[in-house]
This record gives sequence, structure tokens and C-alpha cells, in this order.
Amino acid sequence: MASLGELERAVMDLLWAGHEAATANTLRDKLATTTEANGDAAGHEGKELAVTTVLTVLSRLEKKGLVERERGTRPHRYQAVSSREEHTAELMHEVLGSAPDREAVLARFIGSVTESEAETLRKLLGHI
Amino acid sequence: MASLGELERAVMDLLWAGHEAATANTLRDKLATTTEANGDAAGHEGKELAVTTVLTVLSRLEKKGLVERERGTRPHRYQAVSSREEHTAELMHEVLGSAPDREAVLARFIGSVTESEAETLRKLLGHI
DNA sequence: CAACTCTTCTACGGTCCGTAGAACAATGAC
DNA sequence: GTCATTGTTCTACGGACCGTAGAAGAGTTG
Repeated sequence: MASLGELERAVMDLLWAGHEAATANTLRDKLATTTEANGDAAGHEGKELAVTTVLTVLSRLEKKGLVERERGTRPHRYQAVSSREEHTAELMHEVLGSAPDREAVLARFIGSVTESEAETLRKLLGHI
Repeated sequence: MASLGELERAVMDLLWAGHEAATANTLRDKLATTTEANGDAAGHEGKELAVTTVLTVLSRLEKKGLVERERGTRPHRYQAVSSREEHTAELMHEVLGSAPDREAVLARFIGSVTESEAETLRKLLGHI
């Protein structure tokens, strides 16, 4: 359900990072600054976007059900509907469900999971 | 990497279903017939597509690395590069890797897996 | 060569995304 | 209450990707 564009993704990342609700302006500023931090090979960003651009993206994200906005406050405040982890896990389920033989997929999936992840999974599954 | 359109997906499904390599013509015929079988709510398909349409899609899938073609035989024969399960598992890894805290995602993921899937996972993880 | 089959090229309309101006609405200062 | 400021919605355009396919080119066979 709904794949994200590059900017949409960047906005979601910001909303997920700072758990608080944010205004379009705040987000625009962060989009302009963020980036150099995390070895951004692609380089891009750091660009001063128009606020309307951010607002458009936020509206689209709202329509996609990923973002919620408080219409009460005057500069509307936006926040992610679910955490990045929840969202990602949901996506994984969606992908898993796209194949008829889910268990076969899981077998392949587990085959290439790191050891520490395997350990995590064992604990979660209540294995000895 | 590379999400699929509706027709692209339908073609991959056919290639994954009949493990053999197929020609564009064969695929076009199957696309016209397939569908009523698996309670296709969306209903669509069953349409007689032009062969060139199928060829275009196959070329695109080839460019995306999902399909391989034998150029030797005259009606070229196409086949999926990897099985549906491998492909799907790869996609799952991709999604998982898109979040910084993979283990947190796994925790959410496991939280909503069916019991039989959980059992499968326990078995797969036990043998390590 | 001629007729036929197959493949490649080119293209168009639709949708999605990045991008933002123009117009409209609310808020604050006086 | 009017004006300036700040914020939001509408509309739009260009680029990419996808479904769709005709036109033209290339290989095959009689």
C-alpha cells in the first residue's frame, strides 16, 4: 500500500525521528539542514524548499494515511500515524503476503538474516 | 529496488507459476485466459493484449533484472531470474533494511505472524 | 525473392511525485 | 476594524514510470 517518493520518505524520516508533531515550516528547515550528518552518498537535499512544497507532500502523506494533522492549532501540526518500526513491519507483512507460499518465503528470509537478528527472533518466538 | 506495475506483476506471476521459460506469445495467451481461476475480485484481465505490449513489459522486466531471455532461439524465451520466494524474501530484507533499528522492526513483525508461521520460524531458527 | 513471424523503436495517455505560484483565510498590531 | 503578516488550499507543470500498441526493421522458410 503506497510506496513513497524521495521527498515523502525524507519527511517521514523527520517525523519518525523527532517523535513530536511538527509544522511545515519546521520540517522545511530541517530538510534544508539535515543530511550531511548521515553519510549521505547521494548528496542531494540541503535544499531550501518552498513551504508549499512541504505542505503538498504532507497532504499527500495524509491522504495515504501515514500522517495525521492537528487542524486546531493555527500552524497545523503534523505527526506520523504509526512509528517507523510499526510501519516497516506492516510493509514486511504486506510483502510476505504477496506470495502464495508464505512459509517458503520465510524459509528464504531466515536464511539470510544476521546471527544477532536470529537471536532476537528466537527470543521473541519463545524458543529455548 | 523496482516496484512492479499491475501487468508486470501478472507476467512475473505467470513466469513464476510455470517454472519453464516462455515466449511472449505463450504469455499473451495465458494472460488472456488466466484470471477467472483464482477468485479474482478485481475482475480485470482476460483481455487480449497485443504481443508487442507483452514484449515491452518483458523488456522492462529484463532491464529491472527480474527476467532473463534466451536470445538464441528465435522466438526468444523468457524466464524469471529468481523464484518468487527468493524474490519476495529479498524484498522483505530490503524493507527491513530500510529502518535503522532492524531488531525493533522484527519485534513488531513477529508480533503479528500467524501461529503456524511462528512454528515454521522456530524450526528454521532451531537448527542453527 | 516473397510471405510470414518475431523483435525493436517510437509514442501517447494516465498516474504519481517534486516543485511551487496564486489565491484565499486566519491572526496579530494598531 | 483595517492592514500587514503568516499560514493553507488550489491549480499546475515537468519528469518518471507503466499500460498499451502501431510502424518499421530483421530473421526464417518456402
